[in-house]
Amino acid sequence: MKIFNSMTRRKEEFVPLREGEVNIYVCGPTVYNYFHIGNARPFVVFDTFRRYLEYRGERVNFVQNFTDVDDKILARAREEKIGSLQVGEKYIAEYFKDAGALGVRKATEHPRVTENMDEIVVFVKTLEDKGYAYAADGDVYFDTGAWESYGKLSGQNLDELRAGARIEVDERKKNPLDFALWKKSKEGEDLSWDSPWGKGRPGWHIECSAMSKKYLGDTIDIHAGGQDLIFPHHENEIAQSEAANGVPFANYWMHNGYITIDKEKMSKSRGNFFTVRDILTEYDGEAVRYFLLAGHYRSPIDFSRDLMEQSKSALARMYNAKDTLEHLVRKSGLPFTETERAALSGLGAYREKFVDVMDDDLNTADAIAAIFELISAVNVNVKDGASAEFAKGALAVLLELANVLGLLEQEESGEPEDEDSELRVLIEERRLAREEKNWARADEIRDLLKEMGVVLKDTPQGVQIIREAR
RNA sequence: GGCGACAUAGCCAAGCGGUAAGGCAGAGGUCUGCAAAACCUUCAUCCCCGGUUCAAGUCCGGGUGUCGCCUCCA
Repeated sequence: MKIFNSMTRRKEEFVPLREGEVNIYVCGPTVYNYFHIGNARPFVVFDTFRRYLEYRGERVNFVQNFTDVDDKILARAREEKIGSLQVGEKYIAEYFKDAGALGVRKATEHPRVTENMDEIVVFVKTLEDKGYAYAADGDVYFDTGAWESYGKLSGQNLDELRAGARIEVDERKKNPLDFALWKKSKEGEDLSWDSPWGKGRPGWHIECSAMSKKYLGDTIDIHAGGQDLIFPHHENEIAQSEAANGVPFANYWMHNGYITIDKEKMSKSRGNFFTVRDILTEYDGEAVRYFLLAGHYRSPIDFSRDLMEQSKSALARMYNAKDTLEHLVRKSGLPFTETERAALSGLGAYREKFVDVMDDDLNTADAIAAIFELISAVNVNVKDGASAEFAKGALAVLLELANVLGLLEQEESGEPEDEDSELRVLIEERRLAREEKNWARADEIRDLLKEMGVVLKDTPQGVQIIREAR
């Protein structure tokens, strides 16, 4: 497949270091709060990328870190009057809840900074020993002047960066762009570790270099994250890792585009952000996932209620198709026809399209289109009823493709198993009312059920329960 | 100032030189006791101006506009 490599700014054929195996490192969240819709994008996008690679038969080692030592976490700990470690614990747990709701699978490894301190200290020491870092009063800085290719990912050179820099000049730095590898402990901070430079904690950038090395090796296949991490975070990671290891850090760099709110960048500092936790009170996580995959991952997207409504409706169309097929699988008594057999084998064309477009730099928008085209083709066959065999075959293809995108993974709403459930009793009563052409009573029951969140659809194969779109 | 992205129908969005995918919304129809879902029909010449080409949303140049990075941020 081809992926767009931010380093070369071109689509390139993706060739992993070892055939059949892919090592990916994705920058994870700083766990001081619930994550927002902007954070959610890389989680969903790269989870989808991983699913697709696995669908294509690759073994994927997918590492996503938790930054659980950071200024914001320390500040949060003081606010909440609890330990910094507890802040991290809490929001890591919340991360898994929200990520789960979005259909984001757990990474193969979720390393935490606090659990990899030995590796981080060794990494910093290596840089110091090699002359790429210098200590100053308990802090340790990376010497950007000593690393000639600094700026190669962001396309900036040191002079230009210097000219535009709005960084406060720190007297102890040799160069304004030098960044902290290790920070000396300050008064009131409850997290610190011993090091050759005294008590302190790691800077932000070093963790990813150290954990990527530990879990995936010196050179990895793909390093991914949001576009805003290109500078300085990823630039700094490259400098650290390549200076320390002496080999290329990552062969491919993937960056997702931003999410804006009313065409303005969303950010924690601007305060115009929606946490996923908030959005989930109103919309199903899967609708959020659909929204995030409806466009190409590198394009900027604007988040709004209107677009969530559109996503919700589109997803409902997918679920209607799935539910109808599942209903037919269970209830249809129709024979499997030659026409159906031909139609079924024709569905392979949609799988081919799906694979083609996903191979082209993860074009999920086109992949979704392929699924809708499949659905249309299936619906045409199903509109006057279809055999259980046909439904089963069509359903298999539909789920195969949708599940690669992490969609249609929810179970059929179905009929309640419990014979005595209120729902079942009401449905039976309505069935009898309809037989007697007592439309008033039948509609009354239907309205009642609707209030309970249950929508009924009358089909030749009997009543079908439609899930409520959220 | 340096670096970069984007501009396609009411909305979202794909398209990577060969005559505009898909979804949402809307209109008309079929089916239905009525609905719902589904099906059928309908709904664009791609920001502007030049150029290259037999052929250009698609390549090149110039505009205009929007957004982003250069500072913690996905």
